[in-house]
Amino acid sequence: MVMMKKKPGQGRQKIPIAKIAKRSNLQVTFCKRRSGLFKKASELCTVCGVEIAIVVFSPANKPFSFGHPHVESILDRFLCTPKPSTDSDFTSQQLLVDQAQGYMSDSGVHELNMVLIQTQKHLEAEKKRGQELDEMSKAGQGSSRRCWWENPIDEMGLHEIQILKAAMKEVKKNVIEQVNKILKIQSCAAINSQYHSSDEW
Amino acid sequence: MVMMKKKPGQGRQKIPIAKIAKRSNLQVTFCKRRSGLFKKASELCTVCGVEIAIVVFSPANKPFSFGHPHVESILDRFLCTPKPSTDSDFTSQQLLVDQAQGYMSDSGVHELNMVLIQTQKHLEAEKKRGQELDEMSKAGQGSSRRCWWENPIDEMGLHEIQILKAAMKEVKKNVIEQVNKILKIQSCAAINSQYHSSDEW
DNA sequence: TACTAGTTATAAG
DNA sequence: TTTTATAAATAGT
Repeated sequence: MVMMKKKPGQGRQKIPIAKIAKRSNLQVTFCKRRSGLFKKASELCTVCGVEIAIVVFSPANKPFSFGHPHVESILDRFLCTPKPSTDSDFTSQQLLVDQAQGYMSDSGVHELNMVLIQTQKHLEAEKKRGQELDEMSKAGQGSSRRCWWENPIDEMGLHEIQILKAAMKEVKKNVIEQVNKILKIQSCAAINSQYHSSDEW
Repeated sequence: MVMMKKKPGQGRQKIPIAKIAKRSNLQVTFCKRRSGLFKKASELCTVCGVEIAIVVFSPANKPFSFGHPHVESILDRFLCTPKPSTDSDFTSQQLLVDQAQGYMSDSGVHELNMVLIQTQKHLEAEKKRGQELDEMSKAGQGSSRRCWWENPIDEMGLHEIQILKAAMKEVKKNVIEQVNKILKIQSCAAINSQYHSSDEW
């Protein structure tokens, strides 16, 4: 049975799976969907008794994470796991293909087109990433481990140096926090003095 | 208004958020919910333009992962990100408390009890983890992914100091990666590319 | 934040 | 795997 037109009442409206333009909408949608995602993860953990870690970088680049029992332990385990034969990896591209197949079997061209657009965006991102990697290795010499930031500091712009300095201060602060934390845990009586940050580096 | 009893037809039934006992059910539920979770993540990625990585260890301990654009890059970034003020971490415990509050406001004691049981399990796990950490500190050696600074500096010999130096270089690299990311975001150059939709998929 | 109504996920079969 | 019918997530207010 075919409906003439859907009356856009005040309930939930279908939205295309494409980047939201309005910043205000994006913010609220991000919050809702992120908490929804974490809840789903939490349920999966308890219902199936499995371990899950999720890391999300918000539109403002702020990190959010979920982990059961702990993000770090799961990431460690995952990063230490030999990948080749045991891991099943899903990229968003692959999922998009799956979605496309779903659309193809029961829908019109509109959604299909959305998927196409998304796929193109992904290709774009991939290409950009590739170029960046190329430039980075070109800037270095020989070994791919050599990157532009290993060049003499005078080749960096002033702006970069300022950012770098601020960032390193931040990292140093965290390092020192870690050191203090560990010292505390070990409660080595001999080492009571804490390390303090200064502007040395 | 109170319903006498819901007739359990053949549609979706409500299930308690507790570990599924039947192995066959657990397997199928895990598959369904895992793909549901990944789909949600995929949508969040495209709708909000964010980066997400998910790691799941199945009931059979097989690793599954989802990542946009790449699991590894996101995990690296996350692990290198200074946590204190910028990170928002959600543990399953916290979410369970939220769920408990939800249950309290509209449900019977059964679900509440489930939440209680889960909470107790978590407490148990926490306790165990605490003990393990204590032993690790005592033994002086933990997992291979422990951070380099988690060693008391006064116990380092020349060799260790050399390693420390190398490690600090590594940290510097990570810092600059962060800087690079920031710069990237700021400049956000558009890239024009051609696509051949017929060949891509 | 809370509500509503149309959408999506999913437990069982 | 595919099909229900119902539960749950969520877009817009």
